[in-house]
Amino acid sequence: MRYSQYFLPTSADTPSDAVVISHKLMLRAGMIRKLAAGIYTYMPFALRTIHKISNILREELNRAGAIELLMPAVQPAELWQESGRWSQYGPELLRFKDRKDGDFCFGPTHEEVITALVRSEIRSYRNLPVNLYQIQTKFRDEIRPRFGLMRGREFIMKDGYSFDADEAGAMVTYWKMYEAYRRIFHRCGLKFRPVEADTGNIGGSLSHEFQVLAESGEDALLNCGSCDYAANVEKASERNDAAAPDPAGFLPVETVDTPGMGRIEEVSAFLQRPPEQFIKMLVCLADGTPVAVLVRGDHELNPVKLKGLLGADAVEMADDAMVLSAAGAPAGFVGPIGLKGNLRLLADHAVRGVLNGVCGANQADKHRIHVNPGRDFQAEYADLRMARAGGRCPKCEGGVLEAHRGIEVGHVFYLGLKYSRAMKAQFLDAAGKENPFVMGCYGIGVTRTMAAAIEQNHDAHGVIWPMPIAPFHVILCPINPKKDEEAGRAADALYGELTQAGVEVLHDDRGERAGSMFADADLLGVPIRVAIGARGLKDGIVEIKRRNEAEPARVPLKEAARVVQDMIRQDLEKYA
RNA sequence: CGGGGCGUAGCGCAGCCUGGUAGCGCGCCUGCCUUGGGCGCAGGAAGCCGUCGGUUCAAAUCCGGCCGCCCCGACCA
Repeated sequence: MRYSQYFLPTSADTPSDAVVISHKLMLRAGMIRKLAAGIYTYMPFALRTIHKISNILREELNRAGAIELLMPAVQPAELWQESGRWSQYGPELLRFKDRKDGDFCFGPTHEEVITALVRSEIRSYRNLPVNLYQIQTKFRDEIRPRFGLMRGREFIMKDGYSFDADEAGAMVTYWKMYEAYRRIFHRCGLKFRPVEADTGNIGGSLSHEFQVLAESGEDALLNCGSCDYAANVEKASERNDAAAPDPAGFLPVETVDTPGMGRIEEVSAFLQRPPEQFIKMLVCLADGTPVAVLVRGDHELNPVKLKGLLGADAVEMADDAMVLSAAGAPAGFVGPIGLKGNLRLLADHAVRGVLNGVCGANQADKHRIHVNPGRDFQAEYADLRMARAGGRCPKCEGGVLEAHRGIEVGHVFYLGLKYSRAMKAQFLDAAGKENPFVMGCYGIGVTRTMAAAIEQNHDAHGVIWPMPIAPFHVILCPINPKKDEEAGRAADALYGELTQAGVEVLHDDRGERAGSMFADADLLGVPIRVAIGARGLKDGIVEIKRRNEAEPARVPLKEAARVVQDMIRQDLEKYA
């Protein structure tokens, strides 16, 4: 591609409303332009990367036995009413009416459409499993779109859905997709990590997110330094083996005055006892019903775990008035001893290990000391706390958890029967009996992957594309070609030669000064830059520089095409 | 949806408090000059000051409504 014939407007300065680096660089590099909040035009340069990512997706998914189709973006409300999500989904679902006043939405996801399709087409176990995917524009009316393509409203997504005859088959499919995802992100040239994820409102037990590792990532991850355990903090656990202490050490409970001290730090300082010795009681509302939850004083409740345990749609902290009415004591002084009978009491595993602990006394300005779980109260124990870096790995002996940040670019999800049951999508098994399909769903944010690639691969000057998803392999920079005809001729010849060989070349024939050209080359992040100028040509030399290296290689002009092709091949093989 | 902020030339911003001729840098156009890391000089085009209304002799500036956008929070495959 000749730059002078292309549509690639770059800019030296950053629009003020961009916060994250991928957004800034994509604007400066002429990759995207905003049309409305969270809605962007993908400019030609960006579209090339979108196509490259899409093609890697197709190759790997097809290899794994999935089949591409394309469903409508606009969906009728009836389907969503069948699954129950028309009322559940909330304002994030963009709804509208057609001219006949019928309700429709712009699809944020396609479980309903695909389930209806498979329901009407597949009757027999003989035709299972099927695994279908599409690459399509989605719309989610995000509460707060931000960070450019990282959290847009309109975005391109690969979404896939599998249908199996039984759970065992669905598991096979699930892990096949998991492996395909590993290959996909590896082939994109990204540093990533699959992590265990919360299954959210869908329930079920099996879900993994594929996280591109980047400091700017919105998701906090924990992984074991010794084994392959890795999870989103929402899901992550620490080892839960706190043993109940020996009752021989139990001291009698006492009530002490703690005037005005409702916070752990205050009471801890006042009583000279460390927060680990505290039993913190929180009152939460699970779909409106109060429950009491105990965590150790130095721990945090993980609301996602609580929500999952209770099977609730929403969990929130009770306000002070609710605490008072549910527990009978002011917030800050509630405790597990002598609770109102009907209040359910849950506790994190770590609470079991507290010996002679401190907790609220269920009356204002008083705490109890020498409180011992088991002797002084009974609770339902579960994993309810936030895991932390430095915590012990739940999976291996001796491993310690480390913290990272990531950008969620893919998600594989075991759905089970949720949609097939709700929508009566059934097949006949070998015994002639009707069964609901066992489903899985698998998403990859294509445009988000592009943004994540930039978040992970950039420097002060611009993007540094991994070769497999770079919009071009090479950028050709003839120095002063209008004056120096030899440079111009050599560049044109090399351009022709490389293009013939199938190399994707951006030929910067704009006649810009060297400084501007190099600055743009760095900004655009094309992996290989070839500079052709009088300085080298007098010795028959051109300079070939990788974007991620500081020094160029000086290569005879005659060999330039071959050297460039070798470099590209090397890079691509690394990610094959 | 709660809190905060911003809308002035394509982009980044000043001007607003204290009402009276709309300005700077970048970019763009012309010419000369220069040419290996965003050259220099000279000339030029370009703005219904988001929008509607109010106050005033006079509004970018003061007041109110609306719209849009951004940031923080809650939410989210």
